[in-house]
Amino acid sequence: MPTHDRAIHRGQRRGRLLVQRVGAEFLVGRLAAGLSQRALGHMVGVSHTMIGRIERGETPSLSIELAAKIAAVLGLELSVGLHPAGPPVRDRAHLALIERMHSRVSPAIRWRTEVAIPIAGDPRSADVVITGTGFGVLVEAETRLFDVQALERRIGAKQRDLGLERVVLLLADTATNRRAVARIPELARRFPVSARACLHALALGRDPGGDAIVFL
DNA sequence: ACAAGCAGCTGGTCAAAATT
DNA sequence: AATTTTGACCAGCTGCTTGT
Repeated sequence: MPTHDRAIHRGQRRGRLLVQRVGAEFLVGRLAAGLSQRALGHMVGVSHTMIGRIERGETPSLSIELAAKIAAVLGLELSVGLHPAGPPVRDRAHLALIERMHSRVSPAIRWRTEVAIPIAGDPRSADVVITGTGFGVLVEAETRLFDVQALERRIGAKQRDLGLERVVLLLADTATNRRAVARIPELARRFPVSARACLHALALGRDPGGDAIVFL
């Protein structure tokens, strides 16, 4: 099964679990409020049948708006948020970017993609881990750069948890990405090795000697 | 006091209509 | 065509009234 299918199924299972959980909480809240399904349904504008189905977790398409309305009537507040829970589904451009880098690296060094963080229950993974004699490099690839500083923090945590000496921030060579990097002068100190020197070393199967930003 | 009858309310099921 | 939502209907439960 392709990666995106697995992610979709994971999301589907999560959605069903949340619908069942919130339904059970609505039931408890409704009983605590002393309301019947009909009364609650009347207040939020749906039939008592719908209320019953929602409470039993039988409405996989329960809208956030309706759930928030029910919660509000019951004196509750619905809270919805997003949290990191695994690698996002990568698109073709992202895979192509990684492949461009792969083609520049010596076949003598080990190239592994989607390397899981070796912490139980940790859903994160590294895009690529390069391992040569006496050095290891974390490669994180981005086709479109949004928040450089958040990315830097994320990479730093991965580098620490994977126990790797080096980091290569691999970016698609676009004007937007170059501008985003140019806006943060501190990045030059954080990634002191030039792209040319880094690629040259890796092509020879050697340690790049430091962290680098590579546009490809 | 107690049983029977009744009304009202509840939650579940199902066919049909509405929506996507 | 598939899915969602609705209203009608049903069975079960509870509380009130009435007759014994």
